[in-house]
Amino acid sequence: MTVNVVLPLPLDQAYTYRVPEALVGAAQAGARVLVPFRNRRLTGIIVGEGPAAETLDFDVKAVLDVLDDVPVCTEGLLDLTKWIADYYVCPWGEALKAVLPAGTTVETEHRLTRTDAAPDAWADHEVGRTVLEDLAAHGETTLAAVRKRVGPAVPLALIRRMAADDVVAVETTLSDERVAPKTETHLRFAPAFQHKDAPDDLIEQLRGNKQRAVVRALAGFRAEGTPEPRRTDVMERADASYSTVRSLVEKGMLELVEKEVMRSPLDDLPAPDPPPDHDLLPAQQDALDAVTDAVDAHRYGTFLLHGITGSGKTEVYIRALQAVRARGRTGIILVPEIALTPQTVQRFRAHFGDEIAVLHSQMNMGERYDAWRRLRTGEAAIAIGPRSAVLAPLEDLGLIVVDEEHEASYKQFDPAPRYHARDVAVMRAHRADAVCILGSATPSLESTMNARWGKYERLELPERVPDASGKTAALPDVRVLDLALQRKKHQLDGALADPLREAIRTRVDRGEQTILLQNRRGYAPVLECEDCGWAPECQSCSVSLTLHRHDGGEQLRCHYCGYAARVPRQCPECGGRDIHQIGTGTQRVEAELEEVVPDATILRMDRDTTREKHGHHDLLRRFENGADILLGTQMIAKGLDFSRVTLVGVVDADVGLLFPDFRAEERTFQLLTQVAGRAGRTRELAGEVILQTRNPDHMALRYAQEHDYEGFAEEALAERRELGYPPFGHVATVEFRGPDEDRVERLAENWTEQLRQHAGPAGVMGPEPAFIQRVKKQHRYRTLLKVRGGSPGPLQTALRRTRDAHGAPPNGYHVAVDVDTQDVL
DNA sequence: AGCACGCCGACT
DNA sequence: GTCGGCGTGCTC
Repeated sequence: MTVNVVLPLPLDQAYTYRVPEALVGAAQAGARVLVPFRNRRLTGIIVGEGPAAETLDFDVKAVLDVLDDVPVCTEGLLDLTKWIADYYVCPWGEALKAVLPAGTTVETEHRLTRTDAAPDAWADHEVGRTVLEDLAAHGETTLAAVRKRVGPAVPLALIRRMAADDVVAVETTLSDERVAPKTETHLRFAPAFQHKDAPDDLIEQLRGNKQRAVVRALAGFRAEGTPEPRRTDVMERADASYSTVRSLVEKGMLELVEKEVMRSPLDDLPAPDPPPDHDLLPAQQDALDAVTDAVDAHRYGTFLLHGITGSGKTEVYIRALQAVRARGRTGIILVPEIALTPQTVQRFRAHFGDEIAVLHSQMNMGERYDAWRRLRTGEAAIAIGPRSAVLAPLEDLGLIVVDEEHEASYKQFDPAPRYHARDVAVMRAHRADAVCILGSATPSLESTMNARWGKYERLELPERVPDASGKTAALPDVRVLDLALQRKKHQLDGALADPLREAIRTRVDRGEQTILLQNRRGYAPVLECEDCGWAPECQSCSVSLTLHRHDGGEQLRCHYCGYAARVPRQCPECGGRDIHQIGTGTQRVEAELEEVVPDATILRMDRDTTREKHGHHDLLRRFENGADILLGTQMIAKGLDFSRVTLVGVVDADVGLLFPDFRAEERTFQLLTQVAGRAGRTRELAGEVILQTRNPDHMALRYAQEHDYEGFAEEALAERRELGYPPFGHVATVEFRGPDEDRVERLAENWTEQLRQHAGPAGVMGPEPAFIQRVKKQHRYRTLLKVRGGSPGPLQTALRRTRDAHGAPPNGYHVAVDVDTQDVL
């Protein structure tokens, strides 16, 4: 018997392996296998039965091992990844890799050790010397680890030659699976001592006090209904050490049992309160009925749930999911970024408890693996998480919810597959005869058009949900502050104009809360020499360094690679001492607020303050407990619901408009509408929103001010239609990356040239240097592809043909194909 | 991807 | 002559 195996490499083909007699039973489609491949060993996935070995004109190698008894990949997921590979023009192996939890692949590994031999011969070999230095600094490591630190250009051949010289030792082994079920040791009486009176007999027979205490403790646990308690619990109760337990085990009286436990990072978060049950609004009920009808009919359908902020979308998701669970089927909830939507996640946990497996971007490998395993074994029936949760290993899927479906974070970029989780969700639901709900207050223009074209069914929630007293909060008043005008009136000194300052002051005095959005972190985004215009740039990226303040000190930091530098006192170009701080980040706003409202409690929430595991959670809890102001980047704009927030301020509404991206105004409109929705959720306290801008007439601001989604969509769609941009066409980009600028450019020219020949009806623009030309010392070029009409087929065909014709780029150079690009930069 | 092979220029 | 750069082709 043979099987076809797909490997997690950018190879567009399956390889056939013979299955030894002993492994035939386990070798099912979807299972991981360890296979020989050239001169290494890799973990691959069986995708199906292969042709008979005799019919093949090459030597068929044998599978070395089957690594799963239950296949990691269900039949449905196998198909889905094939679709992803076809649609997003990526190798099947890369798409398959996305469904495997991290750390579950085994492969050949080269372990390196430095020997005592004097490395004289390698002192002037540059790479060789660097490797030896790295080895000296890190002790024993693997070749992969060395490459990660030193750079990819460390050939195995070089290591072999160094080994021949005896300056290093190489051992080639298989890596361990880096994740495994976590076990705990439990304790029980040995079979001969399990009868009721055994403990008393034992206590009589034993001499040591500690040993008796252990037996007594274990008997106590048994009496409480825990016949196999954790070893550590017994030791603690008996105040005994492990050696006491061990001697009892050696005497054959007790036994140790290894039990699997699940690591769950949410255990240390407080369990949410059970929610009050209340009636749905008519619109919510209608939406729910439409969804449950489809669920009942076991029929595919995608519903675009367009509900204004505060209209109770989550309640509809929850009830729909209850209906699905009542029929014994499973569900997936996608949220844009789980750390940012703790309130949504907690509401699901309150309703579904242990049925939910939360997949969290801040979870470690073991925790993710456990969550994944609970889903795979059916122990959990609902997955909630960010985009990768769309590939959760669930069977008999009934519902996929995509919350805030317009969010750009649903598009994966690096590594491949570059899929859009919303579109994969629709496709997965379709193949599973399941229902998909796309929810948003500001749907993407794509989804709005798909609803108009009848591909999705549109459901509207036009009203906010009333509170317990029956009052409904009105949408907040939105005031646009023209900064140019403010300056003229001498009402602008710093980042916050006087009217916004006054509004904040009033809220603090009244004990109400304020949310302030400034979509840039750090203190000042740019420094500039007043005399010659010099501005500090990152040495690895073509971006200016951002000034950060911390504990009284200052530092320059690159937001792309993390490079940090000291703040120059003097311009290195002209020696000038007048170095100005230009622009405003969250830290600078924070400093200004401390002067404006010195008595207020201010919480700053951005990537710098939420780095720790429960950072978001802690900050939000402190805000809930009554801080005055929550200031932050766009992470504060989503899904937060605090009843005492009566003011939302946007320090600079124009930040997103500066990007040369056809989606810039859509993004800005969405962000402003979302953040405005955080205000006035209290029923008795009216909300106010203040937007500061230098473009008061910009359409995105105008429509956000009026809460006019339809108006915005009309105008934006007309423009997209004219230009043939999505949803009236498709775009794809090809990004070229590598260490040498000229070579990247040549590669890009070459590739694009061939692409033009295969383009057919598609338009090819470029190549040109990327918006940010250099990131982490990699130069970047970019080519844009565009086609009118509903099908991305011509783009995909052109990309596939070009990739096949062009072959692999040179070592160290990358060609990244991205279909349905979100950031066209 | 990662590696071997094989081709060229510049050094002992 | 050979070391090491880089393009090319292959992995069941």
